[in-house]
Amino acid sequence: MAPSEKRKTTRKKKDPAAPKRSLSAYMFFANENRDIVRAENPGISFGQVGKLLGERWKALTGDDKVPYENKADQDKKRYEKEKAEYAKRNGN
DNA sequence: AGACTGATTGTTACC
DNA sequence: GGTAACAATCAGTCT
Repeated sequence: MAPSEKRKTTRKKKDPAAPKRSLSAYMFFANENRDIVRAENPGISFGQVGKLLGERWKALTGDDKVPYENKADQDKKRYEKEKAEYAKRNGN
């Protein structure tokens, strides 16, 4: 059930070529928020920014996440290539 | 065919 | 260098 109950940091890779995956919309969103959130909260610690970011992230509606999702979609394709070579390397 | 899981991605800040 | 909340992901794997 729990899709992510044990989130061990510094996870390990099990694949040989480890094509990695793609970024998440949050990654792109965070890229823009990191400087914005921090700009509105000068001197706040990660605990505040991190949480605040998550709240704001959802504060937006699907339409607001569009720009982020759009990038996420691109990154996905990026990963596609990785997996393509990865599978090739393995099947090679 | 459907379900699951795990691994990964990036940010900040501090020791 | 590594960790920790925050969120999405979603591709590959398995029966």
